[in-house]
Amino acid sequence: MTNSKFSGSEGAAWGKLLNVHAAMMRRLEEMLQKQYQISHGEFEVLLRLSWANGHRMRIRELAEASVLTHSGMSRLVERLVRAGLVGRESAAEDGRGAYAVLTTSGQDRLKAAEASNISLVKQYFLSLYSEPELAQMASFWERFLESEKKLTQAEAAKI
Amino acid sequence: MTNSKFSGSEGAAWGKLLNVHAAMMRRLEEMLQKQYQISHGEFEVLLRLSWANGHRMRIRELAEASVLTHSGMSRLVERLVRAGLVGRESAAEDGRGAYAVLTTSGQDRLKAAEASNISLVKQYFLSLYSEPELAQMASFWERFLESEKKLTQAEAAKI
DNA sequence: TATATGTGCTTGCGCACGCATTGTCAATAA
DNA sequence: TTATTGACAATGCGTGCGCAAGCACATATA
Repeated sequence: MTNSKFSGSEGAAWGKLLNVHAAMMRRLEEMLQKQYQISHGEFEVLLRLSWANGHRMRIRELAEASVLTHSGMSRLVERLVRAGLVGRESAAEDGRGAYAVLTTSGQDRLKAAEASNISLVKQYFLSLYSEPELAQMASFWERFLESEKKLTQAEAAKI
Repeated sequence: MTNSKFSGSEGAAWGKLLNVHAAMMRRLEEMLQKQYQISHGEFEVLLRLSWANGHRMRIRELAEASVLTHSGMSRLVERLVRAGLVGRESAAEDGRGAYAVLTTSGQDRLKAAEASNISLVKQYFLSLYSEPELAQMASFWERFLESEKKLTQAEAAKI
């Protein structure tokens, strides 16, 4: 059983990570909302669509790749459709399914928002660190995500 | 002007940070909700109160220390009051103000939840890293938070 | 003191979310 | 073929949030 107290570095490594995340998300969300009238969640969906084959993904795929449930994603896509950034197409190969497809307007909006996003992250976060430091950070995260993946798989197998 | 593309380490250092945060928060929130019937936000408020002098803080202080607005914090405290974890006292020195005060029941619940929280963070995250690595992470975050503090102050001065 | 302005908290409203349910269709088995 | 089971997306409902407005009180100004 792990002790129920953090050591000094432990508390800082975890606690301050929360603060860093909160501060950056505040800045990003404010910028995306003010300049591009989209939330960070909507931005991420547009981004994923832009990466996808044919700029299209199923609602289910989008939901699984995000924090949202199916219903949340269904409504998020609906908002993007209303905003003209995404089109909805029912799936030819599966009558139940629906695709979200990036529109030209969506591509344009995303392109601009993505540039601002990257620029903001660089300006406030990345610029504070050297290239080797960033590589080390990345390797820290990679270690966690690998471990997390194994644990999730083990849990799934149990059920 | 910073380039509108991430270098390899840059994209990973930032993008995977988001994934790490999301994965940990999912685990923490699930545990807190299932075992202690509180959200992570509520947990943080209880924690802050336990640190505070006399186990009491003003609603405004709590809001400023968190992600929430005043109105959001007003309602969060209301929920904690209904759950019996926190009491509400109007401020003697300022007729407008109100204190949230940790109750005995709140202290007990917090104590248990905090132990579980720490244990979970250690188990899934901290245990993956050596003490020097954690110290380095902490120093990375410290660097960001210092920079962020200065920038926020500069912005505030401008307005 | 009297008036104007500011501050702390609460509340009405609208929005986004999750959960549970429903309708539609696909895949499998009898 | 027909029935069963499961999967995908949409929707009713409840909840938590931010914004803006309101109320009560404090502070500054004349």
